[in-house]
Amino acid sequence: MRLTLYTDYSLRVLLYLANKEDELVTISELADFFKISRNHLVKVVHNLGLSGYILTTRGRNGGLKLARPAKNILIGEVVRSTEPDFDLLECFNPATDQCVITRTCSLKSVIFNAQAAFLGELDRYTLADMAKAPKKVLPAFKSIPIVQH
Amino acid sequence: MRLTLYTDYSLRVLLYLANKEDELVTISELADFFKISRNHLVKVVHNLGLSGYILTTRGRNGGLKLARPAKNILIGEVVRSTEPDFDLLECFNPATDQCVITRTCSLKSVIFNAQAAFLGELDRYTLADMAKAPKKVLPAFKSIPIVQH
DNA sequence: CTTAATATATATCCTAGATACATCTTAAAT
DNA sequence: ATTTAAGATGTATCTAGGATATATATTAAG
Repeated sequence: MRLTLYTDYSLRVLLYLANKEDELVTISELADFFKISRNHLVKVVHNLGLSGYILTTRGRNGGLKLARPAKNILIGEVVRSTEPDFDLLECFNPATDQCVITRTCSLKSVIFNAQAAFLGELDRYTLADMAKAPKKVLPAFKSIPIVQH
Repeated sequence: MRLTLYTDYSLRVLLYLANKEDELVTISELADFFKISRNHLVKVVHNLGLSGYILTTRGRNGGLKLARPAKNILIGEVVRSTEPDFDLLECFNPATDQCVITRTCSLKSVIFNAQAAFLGELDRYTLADMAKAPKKVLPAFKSIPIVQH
């Protein structure tokens, strides 16, 4: 279970912009700060623009800033728009589903509800929550209770 | 956001075994029924055995069956043990984390809590729930509210 | 009209998931 | 004892997609 690095970068960019309030920030500044490939960030920024999260101005003295107040941007909303898909099981995509028990299987709805719980939890927080109170909004989480092999 | 096909297959196998009660089932039978590569299923079954979910008997008249009652097997538990990792963000794996804001960033805990909500939701259901009442345990879920590009 | 910035398209690298194949081990049936 | 049907195990290959690089176009301030 993973999110793409793409989503990760998108969140970092938005977080940075939220901290800068309305200042214009350039992609180069972001690349330097995060030590991330500028080329990769270009795509991230471009799509954040298409999704309406940021405003970009070209040319000299151009740059990026949030298109809306950070407190109106839900974390879940960002993740929904940056992840390429949410096909947790084969049956989640009817166009490609080949599973022979889809018709009667109830796993789909269980997993779907879990996904909804995941996104719902993310929707409890805004970008402003993340920007303003680093490591304070939430109780520290315990060590990961996941058993792996 | 995805689970691996591997996890998907694991759940299907367990579901099948749960429906067969204590009957012995062969890998070939599973491969035929699900129309899945037998070779791939071999690995899935092998690991389900290692994880203690199933008992396997070799040789003629051999086969698989659940190692414990289906009602004692939580869906979340299965997913936790079949997914190779849960590294939703780069910072989730301290060994490889390169993110420069990990120290102060609160995104990690938010995403972590969402993941906990995901697995927690799955832990509300057992394999027996899935096997016994196909498409009845849960309210039908609405069309997916995810905005994609 | 130059320059510094973003916009956009294309191409390549690389990892890991999905799959195939070959061999070994076990144990029941004869 | 031998055969045979089953799982166990290791290795190899295919392939998609995520990550990255490169090149060029476009914009607008100065």
